[in-house]
Amino acid sequence: MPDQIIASLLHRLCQHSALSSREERALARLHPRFAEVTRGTDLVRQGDRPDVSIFLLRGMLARYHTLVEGDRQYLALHIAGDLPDLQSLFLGVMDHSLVALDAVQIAYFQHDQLCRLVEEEPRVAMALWRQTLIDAAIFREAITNVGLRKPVERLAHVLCEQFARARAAKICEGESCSFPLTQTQLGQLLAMSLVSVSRAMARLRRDRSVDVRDGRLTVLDWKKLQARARFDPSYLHLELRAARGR
Amino acid sequence: MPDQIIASLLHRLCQHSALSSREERALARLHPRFAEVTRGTDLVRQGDRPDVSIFLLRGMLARYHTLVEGDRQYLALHIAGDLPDLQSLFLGVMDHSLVALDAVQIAYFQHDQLCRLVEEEPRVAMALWRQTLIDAAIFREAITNVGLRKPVERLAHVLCEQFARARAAKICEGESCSFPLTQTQLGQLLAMSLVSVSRAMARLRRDRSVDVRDGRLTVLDWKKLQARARFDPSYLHLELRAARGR
DNA sequence: CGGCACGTTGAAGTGACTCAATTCGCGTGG
DNA sequence: CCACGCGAATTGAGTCACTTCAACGTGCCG
Repeated sequence: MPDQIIASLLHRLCQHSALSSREERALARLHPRFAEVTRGTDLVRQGDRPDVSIFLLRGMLARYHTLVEGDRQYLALHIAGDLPDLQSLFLGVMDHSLVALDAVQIAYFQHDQLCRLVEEEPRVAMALWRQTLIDAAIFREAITNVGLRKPVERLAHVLCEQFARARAAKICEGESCSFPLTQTQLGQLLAMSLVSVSRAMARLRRDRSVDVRDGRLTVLDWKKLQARARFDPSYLHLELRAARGR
Repeated sequence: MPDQIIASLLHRLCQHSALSSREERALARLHPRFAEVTRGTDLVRQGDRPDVSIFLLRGMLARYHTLVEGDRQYLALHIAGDLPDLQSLFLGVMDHSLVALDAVQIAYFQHDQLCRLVEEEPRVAMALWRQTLIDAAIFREAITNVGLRKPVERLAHVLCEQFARARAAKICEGESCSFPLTQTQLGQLLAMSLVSVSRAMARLRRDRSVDVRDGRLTVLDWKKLQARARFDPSYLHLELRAARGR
């Protein structure tokens, strides 16, 4: 199992960063711990000081902020291959929480091991760093999404983003991928009410561009969906994967 | 002048990360290029592939997205000591632009020099990485700000954030700091109309919690402002500075 | 003096929100 | 077996906060 985990991580990092066999071996010296958690479980909470970082093997996680009043804002969605709280390696205190959106499988990497790794293997450090930079680019796009786009466009945009990322992660099945969010959660991600989400969704369905049901997202007409969202995937920096680093 | 620049950079990094004299010397081997640019100048544009990263010495910069329709969304503000496009070191293509909000002084660091530096000096790499992670935390808070908070609260929140950061950067004068944004720009930062900004500002002024005029922000009653914004500075990760890294 | 950028204020319009009722599917338990 | 409760989604109706539109004031600069 640990070998499997390391192989997945290596695969992910190699999509954008070139790593030598020396660095592969260094990765293989890590000792991840495997775990499964159920839908709705908080993996880390705002205010925690984790001593591990999570590598998501299967399922979907979300980061979120909670205000004192209890309102929730989802910040990002994470799929297999992501490292959703890698930043906790260098930022002691969690400024947000991490929750499982369905049944997930994860691996824990000890911070002290990661720290040693990045100190000894600069190329690995650069690969992990790059990963967090892509996360940041996605955060930026989220600001624009809630700030500038209208409800239907906004919904279409996240759906585009998720599908594009799922495809890059090779976890699509044909034209569909897992998407376990309820409309309430979607509302808290997109800063719109449940009712608006429902109507926007109906609109996209009626246009026959996309369908979301039973926890799956199915793209009916990618061109149409992309046009509706004005989705430009460059911020996902997937081209790095093709180019294999700089 | 270059020495001055390196000293500033070192100072900033040392606020959250411990660096030895060896690493100091490595930093000193960099050859920054100095430049001044006027208000409104774009330093980098969406789509560019910069081969330098910017260190902001004086003044204020902003990152922004532009949609095809031309609408603009400001993503982040940057003050002296920030490295507003450090991510371009590892993400080839810029997914956003960078503009000067007033007359600014900057230093350019060549990517190839930075690359060599982070490859040879892991502690420096970690310090720079941490810097980008703090930026990401600020992006996350921006999502919540536009997504969840009401206009007055939202405005109060950015003002709190900017003042707190200015104070940490030691560029306050008493209870005031530079804040050169027009209300139109504030609107594009906060995803609200110019009119709403004006009214929200009037409200805060009337409450005697803060005043913004002539490009300066003056805090009249920090407690009141902070309460209004429900501002919790932990996401700025300033405590790292006190603790000097992990 | 005129033009322009910026900010303020009033008034009108509207899009998204809240509230509410209904349906559907699912699991539990009488 | 069916009744019931619950979570989720849909749909209609009314309200309201923020937007847009517009007029005006102010300060600055050519």
